Amino acid sequence: MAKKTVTIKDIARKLNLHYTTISKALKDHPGISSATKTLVRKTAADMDYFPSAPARSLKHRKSRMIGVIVPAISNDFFSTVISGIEEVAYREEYSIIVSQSHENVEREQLNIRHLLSHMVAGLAVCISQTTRSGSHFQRVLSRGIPLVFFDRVCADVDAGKVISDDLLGAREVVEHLIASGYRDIAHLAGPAAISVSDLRCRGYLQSLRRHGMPADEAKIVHGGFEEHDGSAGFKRIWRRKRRPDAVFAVNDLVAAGAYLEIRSLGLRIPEDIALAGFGNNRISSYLDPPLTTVQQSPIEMGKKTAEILLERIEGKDGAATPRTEILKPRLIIRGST
Amino acid sequence: MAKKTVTIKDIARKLNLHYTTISKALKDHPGISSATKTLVRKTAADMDYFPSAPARSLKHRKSRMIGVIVPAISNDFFSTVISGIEEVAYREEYSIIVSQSHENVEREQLNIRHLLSHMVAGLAVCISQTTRSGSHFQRVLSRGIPLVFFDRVCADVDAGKVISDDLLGAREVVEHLIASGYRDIAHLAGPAAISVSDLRCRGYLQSLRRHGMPADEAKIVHGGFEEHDGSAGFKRIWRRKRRPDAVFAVNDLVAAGAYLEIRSLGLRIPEDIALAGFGNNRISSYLDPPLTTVQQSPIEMGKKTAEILLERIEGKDGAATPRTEILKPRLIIRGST
DNA sequence: CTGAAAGCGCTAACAG
DNA sequence: CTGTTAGCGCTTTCAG
Repeated sequence: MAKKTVTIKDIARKLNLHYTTISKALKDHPGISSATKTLVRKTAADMDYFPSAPARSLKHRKSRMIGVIVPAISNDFFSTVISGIEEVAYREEYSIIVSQSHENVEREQLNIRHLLSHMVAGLAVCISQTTRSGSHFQRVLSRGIPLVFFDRVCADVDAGKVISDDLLGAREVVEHLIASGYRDIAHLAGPAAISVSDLRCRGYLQSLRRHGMPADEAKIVHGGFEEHDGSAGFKRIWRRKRRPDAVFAVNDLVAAGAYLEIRSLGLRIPEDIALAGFGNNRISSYLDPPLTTVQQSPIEMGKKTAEILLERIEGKDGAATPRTEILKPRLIIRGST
Repeated sequence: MAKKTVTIKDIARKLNLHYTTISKALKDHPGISSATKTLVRKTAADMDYFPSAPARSLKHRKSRMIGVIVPAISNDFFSTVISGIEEVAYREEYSIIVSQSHENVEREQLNIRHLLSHMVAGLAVCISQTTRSGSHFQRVLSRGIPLVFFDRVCADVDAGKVISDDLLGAREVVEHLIASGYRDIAHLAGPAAISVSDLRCRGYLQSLRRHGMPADEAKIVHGGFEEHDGSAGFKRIWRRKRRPDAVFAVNDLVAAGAYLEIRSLGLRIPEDIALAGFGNNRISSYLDPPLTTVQQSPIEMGKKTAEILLERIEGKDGAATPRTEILKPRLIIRGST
């Protein structure tokens, strides 16, 4: 058993041709009679031949795989981005090899090593929360491997970037809250060191200032991106002397955590406290009232990431300055505000 | 620029040794002085050497990658399973290469070809809804590549299998509904050809029969696995002359779709209609009242899948009959019933 | 138009 | 203990 894989040599033997001729015929090399070309192609198909990717990778010093690193594959947003990347990669006959950093720089660095050892043609990365320096990414670039960040980017690395307009999205939410008459808006912020949460926080502050409202750290609670951060964060906010009349959370999961806490305190939304999130996660439409939030485009983000990456891999962009693509967010107003 | 990757030859040159000596030293081959071993290892680390995966794959005719095929990466359940697979694979120094079938057999077959061309060491697959025959999987096995199905399995293929006890889970839900006094329980079923939905449907029917309740197709509406299937399905059910007092949906997403429809009809849960799902998706706890459902263990499923696969890859199971692992589900009773 | 030779980076069997 | 040789499957350059 364990049927041998068929190689160009097997085809050559069968056809009494040299195996290099087969190689050329299969890739439509000029200087092979079209008669043999068709013959070879037919036989190859009959024998269920497919080329060995490792052999090609070894020869070219580059595989047709693109490496993807995310903090966690099971995260809704990231898995959707990955799906978009796969979609485009598949179309261009690339495969994706996926790894997770678990928000840990050391693991991120190891992932990079593994991916480089596989000779990936390019790298799509969403950095971990603990990533401070971009030196491990510089090393990737200095090896000539194209790199594109998505969602969370490394500011000091000169790579491609695909992000949502988080600043704008946050401003739109907060403008909407202000327009709706809320006057004391708190913010459940994410980690200050992450581009995404930093921008959302800055958008929040900008909008407050623009309307002459006090914009200070007293109204901000920093936490993570998870549900429990929302519950814990809201608890802290509600304990303060001066309670807000609205809360803007860094994402929908955090908002959902706050929602649970608000419910268990017996408060009404939006009468006692308005609530807004970010990301338009599926749960946001199931809260009662449904959550005002900002629509992101994870699929688009994945596709754009792959497209930019493949452009650079195939060298079609003339080694231009790495592109930065900013996806427009869309405010979704629902009952929670 | 584009720094060259360092190979064992580079190390050899630097140390005035033959490159095969380097190879042996690095893999702790007996018959190399421990002095050179340490020297080589140190130099390798200094030069930031890492082995070329394609070269090793070519030599061994087998890579350290495992191929994963799912219907859709962005699906909550699947992405969590993948995360579990990655977790175990990472521990054993394997990488995963992920592709999606989009519920399409042809694409599934193509994915398999691509993965085989990459010389994956093993394959973890959740089959598509349109997969009827398992011949493309037989071809994988006949090449000696270990294969493990998870969640949705191909009955006629003699591969490893990791599934939830869907029959039991469905029975527990329905028993619970009956015990709670519901007497006319409808079922929003999934595709009849898929093992998962078939088993849940059979569990449902078994429980009805066991309690002397009429168990017939009249109470079943077949659909897909998505939210809109739930809305559409519930609409059809509610149009019938005899309306049920409870609905059991094939999964939480379908239940959520039904939930929306129920709400828009102004019905109360569970007074007018009880609702139960399957899977313990995050949304289930946010419905109001929260959804009674069945806890599955996608992470566990992924880990087990990878473990069985790696056992077979490393040949530790003595080529025993492929294992089937059945994960116990757990009933979660909440306000919707 | 087809064949021959070399080499990508690594491993394994065999010599020295 | 270290070196030599050969070859994994494929592409590329150069001969025939």
